[in-house]
Amino acid sequence: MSLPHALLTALLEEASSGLDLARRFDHSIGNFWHATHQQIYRELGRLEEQGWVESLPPETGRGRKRVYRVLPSGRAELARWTAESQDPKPMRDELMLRIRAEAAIGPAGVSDDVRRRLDMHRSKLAIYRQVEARDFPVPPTTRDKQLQHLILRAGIMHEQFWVEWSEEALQVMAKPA
Amino acid sequence: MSLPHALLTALLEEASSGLDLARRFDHSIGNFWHATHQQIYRELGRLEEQGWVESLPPETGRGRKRVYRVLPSGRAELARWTAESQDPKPMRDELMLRIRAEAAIGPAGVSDDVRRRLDMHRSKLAIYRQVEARDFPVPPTTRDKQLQHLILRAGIMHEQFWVEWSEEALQVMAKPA
DNA sequence: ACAACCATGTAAGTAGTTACATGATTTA
DNA sequence: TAAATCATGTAACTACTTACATGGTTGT
Repeated sequence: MSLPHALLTALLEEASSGLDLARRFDHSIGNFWHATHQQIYRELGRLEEQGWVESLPPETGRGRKRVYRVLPSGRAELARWTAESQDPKPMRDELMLRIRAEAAIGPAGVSDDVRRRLDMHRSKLAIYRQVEARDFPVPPTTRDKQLQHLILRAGIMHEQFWVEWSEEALQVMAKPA
Repeated sequence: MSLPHALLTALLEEASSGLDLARRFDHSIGNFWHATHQQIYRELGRLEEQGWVESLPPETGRGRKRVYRVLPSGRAELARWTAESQDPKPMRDELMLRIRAEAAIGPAGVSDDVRRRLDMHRSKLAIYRQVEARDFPVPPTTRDKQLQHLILRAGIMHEQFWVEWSEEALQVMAKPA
């Protein structure tokens, strides 16, 4: 159950409406926790039922902006959840399944897709590096900036890993047909 | 929709019962696609309905072993799916959320968990390297061995990535309290 | 007034998880 | 013959996805 706590964090950083949150989940937060606006609206409703957030303005039906703000009990719940230890989930990647399938049934054109993915990982890596150069030109000194940098570092190293693996894979797969 | 195709591949490699498959999903396949026995039994039923696999023996109720085998149409479906191109899913990791939460609300003991994870990633890396030394002492020459090696390489590089990141993270987080 | 967009929502379906149930076979 | 374990399954639930609906605001 991570999405509610992702939302609490985002709302602590800045009180927002559902659509604002959806937009933030499309870039920064969404780089390591994706969510659609449907999920977000539903979850905001639950957070409000729980008494962890309040929504300020209209109450008057649809189409009007509702800004949510975290209440003290929500902050406490977030602290509780953050301190819980959790095991890392094993890698889960369809591409590995497809390669194993190709090993079983013979050539199926997976290497074309590896090439495509290599390009995608390279672009994302370039973007992350730009962000790093812009936001962290020198090593940050405050705790929260250091932590934000760590998260970005994970993204960078993740993309590097896939770029390296894809290059290795292409060398193997791109043998003379 | 990956699990059915993971099962087709596993059954092509070797005709198996549900429990055999569950056991294989606990080590080799499960390293990149986890599944419980409940999922597997349900999915085997669907594969049989579709006419992609057949189950051989008993038909006589519960508690008896049913061995499944892939039919030609199942093999064709697997080939079709394998050739489909698919985008990589972005990283999704609760730990990043918890670090971001800690940046927002102050120290919550996440670094203890990073240390724990570092140990886990190191052990898994050691295991993968043993498997590599055992199964691929020299670069494989047949296509399917090469592909199997590539999958293992992804696992190794994935664990390396997390080990490196965790070490970096601990250096930052383990500052004097 | 109409189009385009902003904002919130409903409905239906799929995938995965957790807890439990039950029949068959082995072994002490 | 009772306990342990093998093997298959049911039921209920949660998270996520996809498609669509509807009201409000802004610009021409």
